[in-house]
Amino acid sequence: MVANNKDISSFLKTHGLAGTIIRKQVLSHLWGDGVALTQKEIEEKLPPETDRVTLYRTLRLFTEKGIVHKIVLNGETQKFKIAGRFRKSDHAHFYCTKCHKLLCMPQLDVDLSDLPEGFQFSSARLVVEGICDTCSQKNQTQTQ
Amino acid sequence: MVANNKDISSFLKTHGLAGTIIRKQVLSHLWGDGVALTQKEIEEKLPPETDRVTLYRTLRLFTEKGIVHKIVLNGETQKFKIAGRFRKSDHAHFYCTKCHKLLCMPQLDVDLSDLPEGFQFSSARLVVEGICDTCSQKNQTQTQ
DNA sequence: AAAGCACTTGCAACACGGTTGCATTTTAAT
DNA sequence: ATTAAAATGCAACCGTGTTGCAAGTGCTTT
Repeated sequence: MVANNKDISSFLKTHGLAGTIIRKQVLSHLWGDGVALTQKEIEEKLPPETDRVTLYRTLRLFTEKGIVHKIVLNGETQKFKIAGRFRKSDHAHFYCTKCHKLLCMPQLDVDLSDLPEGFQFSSARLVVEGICDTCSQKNQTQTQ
Repeated sequence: MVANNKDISSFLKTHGLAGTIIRKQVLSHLWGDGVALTQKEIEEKLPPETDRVTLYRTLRLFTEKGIVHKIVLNGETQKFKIAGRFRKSDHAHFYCTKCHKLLCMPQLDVDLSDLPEGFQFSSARLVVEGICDTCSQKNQTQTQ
């Protein structure tokens, strides 16, 4: 639980969603900059009696509403992340393979001038992997 | 069947793989520039009695050997495509939403100079969607 | 061309996540 | 507190990933 209950409740209300227990729990775990979790990872953080269908529906709802983004890493794992101030999931992301944070990087946006003649752009998805600034500064062994 | 049997057989041999019927069939359907298919799409093109496990293992083998690339579109659909001369699946791809071709676009590669101070690059995946040059020229109604 | 071996396939079976329908419970508005 | 609307929990189904194993096939050697 990173953010307090008030914050999350009003956040849900802002987006026209009822403030149910599971939704608050899910949001509280996704709260914080760079936090990105798999559905499984979220499931493991919730009380064990939580129904997997409800979690599935919650995440689907959040994704539809644009509250969270689904991002695919290395063509395999799908992570969920609070959308923050970026409405569209179009912008670039940076995934740190050390601390497993997923950061928005709109400054990395694709240079469309390199698009060959005749090609029309519609959308782009870019995920860059590497080591983030925090992790490369601390050269000490660092877990999580 | 786009390529002839000889081509495909020698292609398999080159990569140290036995030239079995299914492998040839799968390759023949993936042959050609820009062709990218879902596992389901491939399955539908094969004889109906084909075992799904065998197809699964064939595609896994091809992917491991680097013969085909797996590319994820819009964070959902996973397509297979012959790797061609690009060994790493790192380079950018362009997906045409009209003709559903998936083209390699190494010229679109990410501009890493925009990476903020302290960030270390390791790999990147970029998929651009839009309409390809061929499709935007033919403004007539065009299917597939 | 035939034999033998390693590799491949087909089948059965299980795991697991996505998905739906419906009855029950909870939320939020009155 | 009442009530309607929305969310949840449960059972159940589907499709795909994955494995083990027996049977079949491709390929090399003679």
